Amino acid sequence: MANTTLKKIAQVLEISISTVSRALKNHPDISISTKQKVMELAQTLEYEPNAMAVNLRSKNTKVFGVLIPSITNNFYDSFISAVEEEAKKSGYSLMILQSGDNPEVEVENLKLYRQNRVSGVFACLSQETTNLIPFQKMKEADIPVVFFDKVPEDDSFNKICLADKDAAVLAAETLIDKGKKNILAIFGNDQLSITKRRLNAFSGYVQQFKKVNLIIEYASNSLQAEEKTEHYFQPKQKPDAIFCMSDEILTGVMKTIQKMKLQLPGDTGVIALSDGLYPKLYYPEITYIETSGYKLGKLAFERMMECLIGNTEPKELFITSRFVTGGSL
Amino acid sequence: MANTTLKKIAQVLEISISTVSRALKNHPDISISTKQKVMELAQTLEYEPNAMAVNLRSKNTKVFGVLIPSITNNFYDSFISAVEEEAKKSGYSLMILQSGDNPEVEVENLKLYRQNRVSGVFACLSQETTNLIPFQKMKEADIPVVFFDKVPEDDSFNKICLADKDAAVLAAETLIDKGKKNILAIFGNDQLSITKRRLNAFSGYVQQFKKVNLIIEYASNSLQAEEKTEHYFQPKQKPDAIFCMSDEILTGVMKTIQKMKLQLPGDTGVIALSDGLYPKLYYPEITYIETSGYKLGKLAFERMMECLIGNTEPKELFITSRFVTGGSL
DNA sequence: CAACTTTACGCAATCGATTGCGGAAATAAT
DNA sequence: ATTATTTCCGCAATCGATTGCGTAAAGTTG
Repeated sequence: MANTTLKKIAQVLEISISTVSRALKNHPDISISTKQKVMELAQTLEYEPNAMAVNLRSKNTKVFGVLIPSITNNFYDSFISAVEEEAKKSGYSLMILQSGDNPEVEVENLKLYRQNRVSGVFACLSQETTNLIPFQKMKEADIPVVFFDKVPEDDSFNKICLADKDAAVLAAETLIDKGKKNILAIFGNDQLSITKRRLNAFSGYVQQFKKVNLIIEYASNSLQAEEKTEHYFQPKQKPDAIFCMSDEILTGVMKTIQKMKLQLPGDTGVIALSDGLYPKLYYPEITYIETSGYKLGKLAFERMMECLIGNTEPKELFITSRFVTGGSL
Repeated sequence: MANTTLKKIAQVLEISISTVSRALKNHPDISISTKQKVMELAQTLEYEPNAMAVNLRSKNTKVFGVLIPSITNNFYDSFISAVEEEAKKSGYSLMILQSGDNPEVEVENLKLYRQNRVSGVFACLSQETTNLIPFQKMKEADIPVVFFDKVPEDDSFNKICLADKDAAVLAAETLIDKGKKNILAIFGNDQLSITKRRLNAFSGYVQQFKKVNLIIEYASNSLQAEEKTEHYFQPKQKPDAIFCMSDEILTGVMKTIQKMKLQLPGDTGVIALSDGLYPKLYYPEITYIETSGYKLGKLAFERMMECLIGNTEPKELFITSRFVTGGSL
């Protein structure tokens, strides 16, 4: 069965296409009897309006682009999940494209978004992105861009971020309050601004306390975190707490903790900044400061809708952190 | 800057729209000088063809629908990731919609796919889906449907599945070969056909060995798996191996193992059917039979492309399992 | 009954890109 | 010089849905 169109319905009923269109939209100009006939036939022929035709005419695709480094990442998934939920409510769908952390692919994807005339783009930058002009051009083409998580420094963009500083300080505060004196803090790739923000906030707070010994390390993946942790847990000197900047770090740290058969919270303590999935996998569950992709998504969506009604002047918004108690401290 | 169209270019150069269109497509009918002028202007005006107009005319959207219960699931992510990679190569994009395991939402989503005239749909059924007519109708509307993972029983559909039986038997074999005599096997929701298949294959194999004691349990989520495991690890009787039907079960089991401070592989052994992400989080890493969403995606995509060139007669394909050695056995 | 209003529908343009066909102008062949 | 070919380009229809405007027929009013 080929696709049903207004034309087909019109031909069968021997009326005009416009009448069919109006009948289906319950337009007052159309008589009740005609409406009934049209709706009935539309039902049996399983008419579904052709979205492309509708969008072409209305110049509104009802599609948002979501540009992320990779979809196989719990944090982005939560984000997408939140955005999809909201989008559905407003009749939007998502066009999700992965950059694979490759700036060239990123540009290709933006091109696709333009060709598809998406109503807006949610973008999380790849680690290597330096050239923001392609994003600038989206805005010039009247396609609002809302950055999230990995956002550009530039103030001319809309940005939705985790309250990194607050979260890091909250973690530091917690450790100090618990009386930790020998803290191993592991951060991610030190080139990333997210690392810098978290690092500065965390170490800034801890260093106020002269009696606390703070070891700072970097690990750009889980395996490195594993190794660094092992390195600092030698007989002579055992940190009494480990701070993990991210889920990736956390999983590495925890592997070493299991390997060395360290008991939490007896032998050492662990606290992390996390989306919340991984901390729940361990026993005891890890105490963490929630950096929620889900909440980020909700807020980003709100901002996007604001942009669509004209409030496009750039804003930087933050989602606040939440302290979640596990048993690892 | 409003969007550039062929019309705009045509007006500026004072030539016809058709000429512009042909020039951009390097049509032999157009003179080189005209082509140059057109291409140049298109470049500066940043012309991007309107996908909706193109698709409307060509009746080909170059979009695949991906219908899954939830995007926040590592298995589906791997699947999507694979499909997206392949799709991109062929110029397709994805329209991903979540059903939330709700059949009504599923139907809504199918409607959206029809309205958008997607070229095909990859579908993983929700747990509650019983009515397959909406899917049947997609096929009647010439939209091929390739089911994956949670597939209908019905033979009239295209299905790409994990080789559940092989995988379960492989796990069973491994346990027997290792000389395990007291096996706790935890399965998911016993209403699901995937559970039945894995259960039958696993227990069928193990029960050949009279001397082996097999305990079968069901857990429909991670927490239940945690509790069931704890229940069976009492002083009097400790299983010497645990089989986990899925990642969800595995994470529950591992939590109890950590809680009870059981050492792997000394105190007991663990083997799982898994996508591979979670097994790597633990130390020792868990031995598992790989049920790869990624491979599933690649195969599903292949099948979809087959359908698009006309080979739509239903097929059921399987991806083979791979044994991955960890240190948990 | 004439004038006016309402009812119910169709015509045609539009969104943007593509393409078969026809044709003017330039070039080649006879 | 006349006919035959190329070369190069435009007209107009098409994809499917929407909508302003026009209008015939029916109904209403004085």
